[in-house]
Amino acid sequence: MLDRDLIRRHPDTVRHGIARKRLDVSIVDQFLAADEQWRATLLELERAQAESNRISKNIGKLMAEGKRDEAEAAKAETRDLKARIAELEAESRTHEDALRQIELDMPNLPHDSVPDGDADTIFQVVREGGHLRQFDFTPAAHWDLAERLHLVDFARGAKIAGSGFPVYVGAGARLLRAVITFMVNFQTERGYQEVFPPYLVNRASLVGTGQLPKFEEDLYASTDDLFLIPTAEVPITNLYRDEILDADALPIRLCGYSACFRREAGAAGKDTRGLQRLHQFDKVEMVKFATPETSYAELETMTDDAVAVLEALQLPYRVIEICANDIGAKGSKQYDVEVYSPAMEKWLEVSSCSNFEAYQSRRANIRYRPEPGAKPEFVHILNGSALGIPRVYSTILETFQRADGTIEVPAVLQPYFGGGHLGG
RNA sequence: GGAGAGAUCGCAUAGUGGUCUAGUGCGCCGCACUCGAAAUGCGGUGUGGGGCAACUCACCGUGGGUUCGAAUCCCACUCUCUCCGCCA
Repeated sequence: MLDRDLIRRHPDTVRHGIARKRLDVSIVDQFLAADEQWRATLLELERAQAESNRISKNIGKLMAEGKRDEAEAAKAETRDLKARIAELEAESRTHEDALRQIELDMPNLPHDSVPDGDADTIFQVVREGGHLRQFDFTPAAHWDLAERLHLVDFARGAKIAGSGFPVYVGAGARLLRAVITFMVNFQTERGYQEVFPPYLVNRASLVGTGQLPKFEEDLYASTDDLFLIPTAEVPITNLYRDEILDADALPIRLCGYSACFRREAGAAGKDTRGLQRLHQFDKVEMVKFATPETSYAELETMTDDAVAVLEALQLPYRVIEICANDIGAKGSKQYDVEVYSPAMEKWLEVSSCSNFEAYQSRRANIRYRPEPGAKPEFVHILNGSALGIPRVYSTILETFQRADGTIEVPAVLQPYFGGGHLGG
């Protein structure tokens, strides 16, 4: 959601930003029209309510003075007014709902620092690190390694749940837990407070972070109007929904592990081999609540925090800045962190770090008080993966495989895994 | 799952149909007193919307209803607490 006053006063600024994202700018005019209608109706409604309040208050006074006849006369007077108010209330609500719907669909604007893209350019590489390993044998793909060493049972996962629900077994399960614990501890030591959230959330939470109302078909729904979380971003960000935060507490830096559930509707068949794209997967997520003054600096350090995990694991990576035409609707600025798969010979996204500015905080109503006694302002909210685990996991298998078929466990994971290698 | 109690302006409480545009205490802010502090006194102190000034509307867990008028009465729901049952 954007600031209503910004859209009213500077519609061209909003149109320009939406155009940079290559999204439909006509939503601005839809907003302005709906807003006009709503405000006109509201004005009329409030006039009628003020009149009604005045009369009712007077009736009370007349009753107290014992002037029953005059009171009865006043009651009769309000009959038409009452009907009119009911009418206007309904009308106003209709207009407000329409406005709200448009507002929830309105994308965020890209930050000035975000480069424009074009049909061929959707990102810029801003940083690279590590060395691509040179193999003196042909590296096997992670799904072959996983099967050969009995780390992941894809077939039985498909049997008990469906494709995209891998079962990690034996040393494979142990390695998964090692990676999760390593990542959470790693970020906790870098100043994030750990959160272990619920895996189901209500509708209001998903509206708060922007998954609803637009993307309901991407979510697994449960009974009781609860949904399985597609990312820990949802529960963690919504921890402070409808709250006013203490300015002294900012920035708040949280991280948490969760399983993530995505229907991936429409993505079937594309890059789904092995652990690349799953319906259930594990991820450690970072969420920050910051003042507008510091949010862009926080985005840089958050991205560094994601990168640091790969450095610790000694995996080659690159950081790309997403151009305006490919940033998600919610974000103002976005960096993706990618890791290199030597067997598939391509870069895999393992983190996406975004500053949403006040887009989510307006939806979720999360504010802070800049000064004691000052009016509350919306906080800036950021999030990023630290990291998406299956692609890191698969890259570890591929990158650290040896000619004899075993796999070396990265040094930082060994204390968690309790051993130096897989297989053999 | 069953029975009961509760949800009021940061906290605690009052309020059971008409100056409640919600009282009081604590906390907080300002001022006075003081060398300073404490104590004391006085004043102020919620959120959101529209106008963006005067002003006005809404909000007493949420949503409906009754009424000229609802924090107050009725219905449904949510959450919290107590007890019982069940259970990892």
